[in-house]
Amino acid sequence: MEITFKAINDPTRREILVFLIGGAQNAGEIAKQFSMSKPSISHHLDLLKQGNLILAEKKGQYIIYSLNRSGFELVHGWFQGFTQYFEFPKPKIRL
Amino acid sequence: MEITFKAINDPTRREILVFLIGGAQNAGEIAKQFSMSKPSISHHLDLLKQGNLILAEKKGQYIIYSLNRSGFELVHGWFQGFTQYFEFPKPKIRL
DNA sequence: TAAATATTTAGACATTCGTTTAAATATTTA
DNA sequence: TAAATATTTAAACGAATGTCTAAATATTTA
Repeated sequence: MEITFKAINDPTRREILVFLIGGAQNAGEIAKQFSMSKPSISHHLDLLKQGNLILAEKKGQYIIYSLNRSGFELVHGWFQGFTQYFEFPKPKIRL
Repeated sequence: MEITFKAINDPTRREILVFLIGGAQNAGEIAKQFSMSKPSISHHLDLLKQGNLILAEKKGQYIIYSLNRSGFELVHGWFQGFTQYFEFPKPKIRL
């Protein structure tokens, strides 16, 4: 919980998540999107992984990153209480 | 956007938000819930207000805090892209 | 096996963050 | 108007965060 919110807190990490909506990518391709060193991006990817927001799969010398449902569900679940408070339509999550 | 995510990032601030689901409260009542100085809580309330997650209304010598829809809608909107990616049911927000 | 490529780990450093105590402001009550 | 109550503002400080460069690890290619 704590680490997931922390992971979402940084703007670069949020941009990485949005970028991955377009599909899985390796670390190098992700890093190309940002004017920031590769080690910095690597660190951000690590935090997103810790927050269960992305998955990492090693494919040869590359590491492919993709969005991970579980972190998003955690946050989504936390927000449900407020969603109800404001009378948004009940979400009825399909798992 | 940035300030709203930042506001949500801290565990004490998230607890304050959850506490306010139970209804509006003045600063003193909120502070009582936490083993932390009043100035700290005051600071957290300020950040939540900046993030449009709570509203502050002065009532005599008290300040009444309550949940603010707009900050939650901002975050909810940001998550919609992922919600769709994971094929959650479409939220159809009622404004 | 040596060189090249992909990515991470380690260490350093400035900035931001959360907390505290003390002081200031605003409102109500005696 | 003076004292009490509610809350914030200010200043200080240690801890956490994000970034960088340099070095290490792993894999592929020549």
